[in-house]
Formats: sequence, structure tokens, C-alpha cells
Amino acid sequence: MKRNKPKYMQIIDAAVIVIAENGYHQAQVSKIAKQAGVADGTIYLYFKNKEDILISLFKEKMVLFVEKIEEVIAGKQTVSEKLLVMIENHCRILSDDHHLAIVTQLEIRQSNKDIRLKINDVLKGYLELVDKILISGIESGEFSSDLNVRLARQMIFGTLDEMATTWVMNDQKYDLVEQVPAIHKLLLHGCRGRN
Amino acid sequence: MKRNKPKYMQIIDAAVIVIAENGYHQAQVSKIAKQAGVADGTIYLYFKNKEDILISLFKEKMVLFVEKIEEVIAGKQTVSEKLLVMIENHCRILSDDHHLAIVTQLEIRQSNKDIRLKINDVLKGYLELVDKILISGIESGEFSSDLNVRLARQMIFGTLDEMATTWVMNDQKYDLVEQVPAIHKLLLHGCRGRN
Amino acid sequence: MKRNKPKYMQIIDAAVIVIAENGYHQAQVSKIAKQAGVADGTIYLYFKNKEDILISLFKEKMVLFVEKIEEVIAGKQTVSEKLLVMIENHCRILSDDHHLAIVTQLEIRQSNKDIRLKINDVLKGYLELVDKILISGIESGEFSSDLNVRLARQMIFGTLDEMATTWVMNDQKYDLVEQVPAIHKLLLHGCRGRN
Amino acid sequence: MKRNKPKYMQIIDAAVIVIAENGYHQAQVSKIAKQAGVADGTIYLYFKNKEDILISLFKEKMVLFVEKIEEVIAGKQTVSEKLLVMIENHCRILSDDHHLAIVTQLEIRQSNKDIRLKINDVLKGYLELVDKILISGIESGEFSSDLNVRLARQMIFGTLDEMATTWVMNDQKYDLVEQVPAIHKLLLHGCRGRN
DNA sequence: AATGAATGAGCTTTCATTCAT
DNA sequence: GATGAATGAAAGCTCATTCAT
Repeated sequence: MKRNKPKYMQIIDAAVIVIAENGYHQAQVSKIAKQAGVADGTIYLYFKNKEDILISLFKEKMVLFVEKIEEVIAGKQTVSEKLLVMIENHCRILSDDHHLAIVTQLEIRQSNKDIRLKINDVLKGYLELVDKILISGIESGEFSSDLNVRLARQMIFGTLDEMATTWVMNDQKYDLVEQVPAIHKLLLHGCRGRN
Repeated sequence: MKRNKPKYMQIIDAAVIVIAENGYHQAQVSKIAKQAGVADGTIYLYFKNKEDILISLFKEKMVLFVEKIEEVIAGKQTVSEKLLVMIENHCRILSDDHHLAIVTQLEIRQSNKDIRLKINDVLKGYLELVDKILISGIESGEFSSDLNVRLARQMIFGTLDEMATTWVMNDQKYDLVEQVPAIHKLLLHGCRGRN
Repeated sequence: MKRNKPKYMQIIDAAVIVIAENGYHQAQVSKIAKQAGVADGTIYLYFKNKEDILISLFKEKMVLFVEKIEEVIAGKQTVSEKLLVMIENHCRILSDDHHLAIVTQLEIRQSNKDIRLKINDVLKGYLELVDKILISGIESGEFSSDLNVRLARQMIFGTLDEMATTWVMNDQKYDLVEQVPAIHKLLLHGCRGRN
Repeated sequence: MKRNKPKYMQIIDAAVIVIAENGYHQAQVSKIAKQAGVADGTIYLYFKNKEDILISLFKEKMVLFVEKIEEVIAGKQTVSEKLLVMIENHCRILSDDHHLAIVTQLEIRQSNKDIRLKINDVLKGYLELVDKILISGIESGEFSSDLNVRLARQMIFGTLDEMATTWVMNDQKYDLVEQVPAIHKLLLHGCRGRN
């Protein structure tokens, strides 16, 4: 298992720092190697190529992301609460790791279509989690059975992503978590759709 | 006025096609020139550099975008209607120009931070339009005065952007405009927030 | 006769200014045209190509240079006096036209070997003048008949040129003409060679 | 120490040959790399950029130049002898390396002002050597204490440089070293200045 | 005579990847 | 497993010159 080899995560963590601090196009393999404290060639013992570093990076971080959110959702009963803790954790995880926020919201998006598609694959794990919450809401009767789950999921993810990106673009100078209740209200009422 | 010089728009239109068909990083200046039917050097009579082509491209298209939407909104009374025609036009404009959709949703985002920031500046025109609609809703009493305009705008734009990007990523193989009523309902209820 | 057409000298004078102020490699034909107040294409009605502007420039200025010096020499009897007024005028002409000094001492030398050779041809007029002075010195007995005229001329021209270049390189911040008597003494004694 | 890395001198020597044989503006990095038997990219492991090759080239050769001359001067007592061996070596070093002569007398001077200034800095080492000889002449009483060292140095260097440049411009078809005694006599008498 | 829009050839430098040690 | 020197392909931009008006 790759993940158990110490240098694997060492290189990924180095990549996050180097990309966040230098930007995607200035994150040369040699810089990542230097930050990780290994030789350039060593990178290629753990990753197929540069693209593989990026996708692996995203995969590793996203797994933690989804695990964390699944964990906090588990204890919640109503869809409102589930949505709330999901939004809260989404914002908190990004707030807690400024480097990661920069990488996921700004830098990684500069990659080409191939990489974007692979990243989207990884993202599916998160989107399915959102779907699960929405479906639980329909089943509990809190949401109408007419709710278009795919569109609602796009609204939720699109909104959170836009919020986060704007926040990063503004150099993270305001508090993202503070806005959680307001966003929760907007999205919840959007999904409820009765008024 | 730049826009009146025929080659200016000729080059911009060529850039949209070349970027859409080859991807951002494979859209060399020489390819754009060839597509536009001019010499490489001619590009530089109309644009400062490659970056300037991209920003101008985005600016020109966004101006048309905003003008068109302002026009259709003008005739509408209720905020619900305004939102509907805005969403409808957002989707229709992208649907009607597949090349443009690819460029704005996927390719242009691969540009570096400098260009991204300038593109964001251009985008402000559109975001202010959304704000105007939201404020008109508050003034007419259709939306609560408690509505956080900035967050609501991020929800609306984030949702539309996510929808459009997903649609382009899926090779535009379903009908985007068809989803307008459902999205309108989601966003409107989100903003109304009474239920 | 080219020289009588007003735009011919207009373009040459513009070239001196543009080259002096921007440097040889930044003196584009379009800049010279603009400075001269004519269209780019007009340049080519008066000069075969860019190279021709440079050589013509040097030729026109050198003719004035040689004419002036021949004039002042004419009135002098001894070789010492002739040498003195030659040196004096060499320094004064450069001192009086800072732009020209920059162009002849620094910028024009950045041209390629072809142009250098043609410039050297033009320079011959001046070198022959120096030879004439030296020969008059031998004939009058002031200089030994053993004097190697070619080498002495190289000494004289090389010394004046090095002085002038150093002075221009130091931004012409000291007085070149002030040094004339000392240089005259050095060169005269070099040529006399009896001690 | 850069100079000990074999490829460093290999590239510099290749640059001398390529510049001498093709001219400054036709000495592309790829040509130099080919001549040196390395890949284009390898050049940039040893030099910051193309400019750096030129300046390093001049620096390395000038160091040898100055070292050599300092060595031969050391054994000489009178200023006349010192001047003689200096002139002799100046001419001999250029005569012995035709490529180097072309590069230093013609090609390198086509570089832009930035490079010229850096080259002038390197040249200072040589000019200081000339000053040292002149001062030793004043101290020994061979030269008058009235001698303007700066001007005398400009005469000596200017004369040698002009001789060498003319010789290279004439395709080095006569013997430069043969002229050493005559030049020595001219310059020595110029400095002595008593006659 | 004068214009100036259009042309298109040409080159330095970067950086992901390899492979001998 | 680890190293890091070496590789070499690839592209944006400039500017002297032309020529239709």
C-alpha cells in the first residue's frame, strides 16, 4: 500500500505547500522534491508522473474530507441537521488548512481537461454523500419527492464551491465558518421548496 | 473603437474555436492566427499579448451576455420572472454556442492567477446584475430584508456555474435549457426562505 | 542628390536621436519614422534598408567632421599645431553633440561585421586626413622619416577613440575638451620619438 | 569552483569558436551546445542565460590574459621593458588564438549596453595593470610626475585595441607581433614626453 | 510621393522525465 | 531504494520590409 510508505505522504504534503505558495504553473517537480527533502528522481519511484501527484493529492485529501463528514452526519437525525454539519465541516476543513484551500479552490483548476476529469471522478465520492443526504430528506418527508436530486446536489455543491472560491480569492480575510447558518438556511429552503 | 475593426472580432472568434477544439494549452497563437486567416504578427496589432486575447475574448462575450440579460429583465415585473429569464438566458446563451461554453466553463480556467483575477473583474458586471435583481426583490417585499445579498448571489451564480460546468464536462449531451424551471424553483425558494 | 531632399536629412537626424536615446537594438525603423514625422514606408523611399540609414548617417556626419577639420588645419603651419587643432576639433564636435557622441562611440558599434566594414570605409576619409598630417610632419622634418605612418595613425585614432568612448561611457560627465593639451602632448611626443 | 567542472570550460570554448565562425548574432545557444557536445538544456546548468556565457567567456579569458602579463612583467626592472613585454604579450595572445581575437575585437562588441558595461568591469583588471606599470615608471623617475596616468593608459589601451581591431578586420593577414617594437617605441616616447 | 496595415521567419529558455551510478 | 546530471522538445513575440491605396 502506497500510503504506508512514509515518502508517499511526504511528497503529497510537499506538493500542497509548493502549489499553494507558488501557484500551479510554478510548482515544478524539482521544487516539490526539494520541499519533500528527496531527490527529483525519487518522486518517480512513488508517482507515475506529475499528473499522478496531483490526482493522488486530491484523492488523499478528499478521502479524509468524506470520512470526516460521514462521521459527523452519522449522529444526526433530521436532514436539516445533516445539511448543517456537512456545510459546517466543508467550511471548517478549508478554514483549517489554508494551503489546502488554495490548492483545491484555485490552483488545481488550472490543470488540463484530462486531470480535471480524473479529479471529478474523485469528487464523485463527495457528491454521492450529498445525494445520500438529499434522499434521506425525501424519504423522511422533509423534502418533496419531486425534488430533482441531481439539480439540488449541483446547487449545494456549486454554492459551497463558489463561496469557498470567493473566500480564497479574497485572501481568506473573512471568516468562512461564520456564514454557515445563513448558507444552510438558503440551501435548505431551496430544497424544501414550499413557500 | 476596437470592436469595429473587423479583424479584432475575427481573431476573438478564431480564439474561441481554437481553444474549444484544442484546449487552452494547445491553443498556440499560430493556430489562432491560422484559424482567423491572418498572419501571426497581425494578432499583435490588435492584442498586447496572448493573455490579452483571452481577457478581451471574455470581456466581449460577457458584455453581450450582460446586455442581453439586462434587456430581457427590463420587461419583467416580479423578481420571480426576472430570475427566470436570467437563468433561462444564462443557459440558452451557453447552449447556443457550444464552443463558447467549453471555453468559459473549462478552458479559460486553466489560465494563471493574473488572468483569473482580470476575468473575475469582468465577471463583476454579471454579479452586479444578479445583485440588482435580488435587491429589487427585497424592495418589492418578495424577499425578506434579512436576505444576505452576497451569499444569495454566490448561491445563484455558483449553482448556474456548477450546472453549466457539469453539462460541458458531460459533453453537453443533455438539454441544459430544459432544466431551467427546476433550477428557478430551487433558487427562488432559497432566496424567499419562508417555509 | 539625396541630401537635398528635405526628408533625407530629417530621417537621419531622427535616427541619431532615436539611437542615442533608445540604444541601437531598440531603434526600430518605426520609431525612427515616428521621430522623423513620416510613415514607416516613407523611410524606404529614401533608404534601401535599415542598414543603409546607419551607414548614410555615419557618412553624412563624417563628411562634416572631415570638412571641418580640413578647414581648421588649412591655416596651420607646424605639424604640432595641425595635430592640436585636429584633436581639439575631434573632441569639440563630440562634446557639442551629445547624441552624436553616443551614437558613434557606443551604439553604432553594436552593428554586425558587414556594417562595421562599410563604416570603416567611411572612416577612411578621416584616417587619410591623419595620415596627411603625419606625412606633412615628416616632410617638414618635424617627424623622423622612420615614423611608421600607419602605426602612428592607429595610435592617434585609437587614443582619441578610447578617450571619447570612456567619456561617453561615463555619461559625458567631465569636460573632454579640457584634456586636449595633455593628449596632444602625449601623441606629439609619441610621434616625434626622440628622447 | 565553476572552472573545475569540465563542461563549464567546454561550453566557453565552444562559444568562442561558434561566435568567431558565425558572428555574434548567428551564435545561437543551440549551435554552442552542439559544438560543445551537450544538450541545449545543459548550457543552463552552468550559465544563467546566454548573456552569462558571454560575460563568463570574457572573464575567463581576461583572467588568463592578466595573469600571464603580470607574470612576465614581474621579471622586468625598467618601465620600458615592462611596457614591451606587456605589448608583446597582448599581441601574442591574440595572434595565438585567432578565434579569441575575432570574438574580443569584433563580435563581443555587438552585445547590448548591459553586457558592454559588465565586460568593461572585467576589463578594469587589465587597465589597472597598465596603471601599475605607468606608476612604477613615475616612481623610478623614468616618467615625469606630470604624466596624466589616466590619459596615458587610454593612449596605451586605445592604441593596442585599435591595432588589434584593424588587424582582425583585415582578416589577420599580416603579423601583429612584428609591429611590437615600433608600437613600443611610439607609446614609450609618448609617455616619456621629453624631446 | 506618401501611407501604414499586414506579413512571417526566427530563437531563448523551461522543465518533466530518464538512467547510470 | 535513492540520486541528480543530463536531456531536448516546444512556443510567444518582434520588427524589417512590402504593397495596395
